[in-house]
Amino acid sequence: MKNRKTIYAIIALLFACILYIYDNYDVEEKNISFSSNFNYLPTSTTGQIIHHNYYSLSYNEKFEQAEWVAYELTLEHLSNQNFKRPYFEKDSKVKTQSANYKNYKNSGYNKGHLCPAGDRKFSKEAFNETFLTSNITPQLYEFNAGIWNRLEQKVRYWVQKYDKLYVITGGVLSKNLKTIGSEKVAVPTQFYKIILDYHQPKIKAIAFLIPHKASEKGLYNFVVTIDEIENLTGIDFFPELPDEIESKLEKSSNYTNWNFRNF
DNA sequence: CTGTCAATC
DNA sequence: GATTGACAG
Repeated sequence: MKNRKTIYAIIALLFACILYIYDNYDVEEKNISFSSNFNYLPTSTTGQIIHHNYYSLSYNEKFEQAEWVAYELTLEHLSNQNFKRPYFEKDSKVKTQSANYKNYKNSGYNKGHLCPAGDRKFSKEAFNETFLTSNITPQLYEFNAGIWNRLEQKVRYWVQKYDKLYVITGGVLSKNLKTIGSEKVAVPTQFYKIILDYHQPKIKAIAFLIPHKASEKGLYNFVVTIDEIENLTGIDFFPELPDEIESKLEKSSNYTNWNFRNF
């Protein structure tokens, strides 16, 4: 009788353990794959993170531009509406004052959007919000209208396939960059873009690092690891992902899960 | 799409 | 400075 009770107790205990493990496994899966309020924002090296209605950024006063701009892009955001381009304004939320657009005048560089206007065409308000000087960086025309534009279009193409993406973009702000204008807006020599597809069961990411010059090369030639961009910028991307997933994601430069079509 | 510039009020 | 339209990759 004693033995039987012991065996029952052990069985009950095992059952409880299995339930416990199963339950936790389930919870973890849910947190990783289905949480709707996943915080995708990178860390800030400057402590000046600004949230607009339709994108966020971390402003770096020394370089007079954002070190990153981050936003969510969904299928519903894509639109064929056309809005008139407004003038660029200073970002009133930047305490240290974002650069005046006149710095770009006759500089030889264009005002390149970090959060593209084309990704915020679902409303006039969202579209206009991208025309803040905290959201631009000096770019060569041939670069901006060329390979960089191709990358932005590729992101819009991927959204149609993958439904919802997190996009993080910036110039690499390193020492001794050339500057333009009286406020000395720095001209990055490379730009990066990181895209996260936060879908179950396979979270995937891809990162691009593109030299600031015209190029006719295929975009896949510029795929790098997120770790490489972190090393260059000192920014920690996706710090809120579970460490195991983050580390695996960020050391990979495998892009076979991303459809490049003809590129 | 990505942008600039000139003309006009 | 605001608006409109032409232009270029």
